Amino acid sequence: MPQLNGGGGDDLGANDEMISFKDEGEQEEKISENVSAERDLDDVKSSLVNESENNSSSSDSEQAERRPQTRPDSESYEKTRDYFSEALRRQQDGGFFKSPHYPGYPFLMIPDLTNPYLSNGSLSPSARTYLQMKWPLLDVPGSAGLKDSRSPTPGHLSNKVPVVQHAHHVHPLTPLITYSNEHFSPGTPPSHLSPEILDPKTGIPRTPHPSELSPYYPLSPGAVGSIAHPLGWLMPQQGQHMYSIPPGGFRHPYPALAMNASMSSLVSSRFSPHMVTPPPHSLHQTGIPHPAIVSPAIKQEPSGDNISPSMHAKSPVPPKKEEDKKPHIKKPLNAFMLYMKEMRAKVVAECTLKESAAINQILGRRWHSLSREEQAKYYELARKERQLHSQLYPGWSARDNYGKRKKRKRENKPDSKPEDFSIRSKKQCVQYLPSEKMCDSPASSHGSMLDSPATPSAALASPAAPAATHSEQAQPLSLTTKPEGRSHSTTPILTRPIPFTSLHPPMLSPPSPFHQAALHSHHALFQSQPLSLVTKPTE
DNA sequence: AGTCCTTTGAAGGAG
DNA sequence: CTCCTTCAAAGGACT
Repeated sequence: MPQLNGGGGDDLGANDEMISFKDEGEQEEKISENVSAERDLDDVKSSLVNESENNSSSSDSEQAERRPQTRPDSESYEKTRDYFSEALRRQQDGGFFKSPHYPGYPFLMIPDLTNPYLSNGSLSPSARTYLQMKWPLLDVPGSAGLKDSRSPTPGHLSNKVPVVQHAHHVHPLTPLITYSNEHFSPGTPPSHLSPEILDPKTGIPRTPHPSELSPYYPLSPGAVGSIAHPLGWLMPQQGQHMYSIPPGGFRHPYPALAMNASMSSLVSSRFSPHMVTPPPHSLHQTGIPHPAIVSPAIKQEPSGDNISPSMHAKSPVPPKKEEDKKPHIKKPLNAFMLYMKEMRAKVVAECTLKESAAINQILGRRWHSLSREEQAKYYELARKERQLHSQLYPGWSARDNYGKRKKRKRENKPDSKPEDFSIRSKKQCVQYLPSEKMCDSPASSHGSMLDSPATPSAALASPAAPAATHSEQAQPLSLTTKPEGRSHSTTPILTRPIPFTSLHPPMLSPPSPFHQAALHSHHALFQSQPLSLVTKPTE
């Protein structure tokens, strides 16, 4: 189970997870990539919008302007959102993902205090928030936004931040949001940035061992506990994700758990304060409560909703008794899921579409458009997620959740043929993304990874491997022509490139000669793959 | 109310 | 080892 660090550090052993796409040196490419990505989005959006909202193809801006019309009742919100969206766009285009420095990532990861494994299963979009070393321009009154009994009315921050959250409860700026001035004024480095951290158990400041400092989870439990939820303002709709933080800072809920700083910070980031007083039912076998443990009751909890922190304070725990059943421990989120959580809001904000299926398609394409390092960021996060998860639930198996979810309709796969697809409800994937449309975007008529000219795959081709890139572009990647949804029977073989990490595990360092060599073989491997979309015979 | 849709990735069982 | 299946998130759409 826990394939804990075999020595390579805290890796969970998932070294097979890196999709290499582009050479990171090419900033121009990136820029154009972004542009193309936007274009892709536009394309998709247009098609999607056309389909779902009968909006003639229009540019983003146009749509953005129209949005208010779409939702006249939330004009101010829209404006605000647009404003921030724009800000976000600028930030991102301006370098959010373009830091010249790769090692260690140019971001500061601010794990949020919400519970990623909560009933609604959300790893708060902000859970993995990367902040530029330079504090973002926007300072969000975090604590104020925290809808907990102690927090002041969020009203005063409505001017700055859309208190009215998106459908997905994620603010477009989520990834850029910083702590409130109150707690982290740009001029006053957040406590968590201080090399001195509080001992999770004693609360006594200590100097962490260098090796304990995770670039991704810089927050020490103590430090985290001493601050208000940085993203609380956007959490309200996250419902159970919003919790007030004990004034005294929140103690590490897993004293018995041996973790390195990175781990502990991760943990702390995932356990809401209310978990400090763990519900009996969610106690892990080790006596450790974990948010991932979701009692059926909680799970049913209407996501969303407005379970105020105060409510949590009252009954931080769901009905314990009722659920003798085995608590539902959710799977750790994978890289893409993490990415989705983070980017969904942005996509939603940029697109009038709200349907997750459509959004996810866009996200899927964007995912492929991400540069290597960008993806690495998420892979690393996911790896840590798994690592933490495995440590928390040594005996847990993904299999445990089988059948706990609604039945996968895939069941009828056997009888479902491509034809069924046409029979199905109008709401088919086709509707979301017409094949043509789908392919002209990131997939650029060849596959998701082939995207636009500035596609990652193109960029992937390091100067040393241009040809390889070309070949890769010819690959049928994630060709979204699956007639029947995700039917595996028609799943294209080799829909994705072989994880780069499978070639070079770490994948968190700049492309080295080795990387390039690996890329070469990688691409060569690809080249050897069938170029045509191969589907498995549907039995 | 429950499912489907859609995406990628991880995990584990089956062959 | 490969293939297949399930689940993870999300929320509108559908049954």
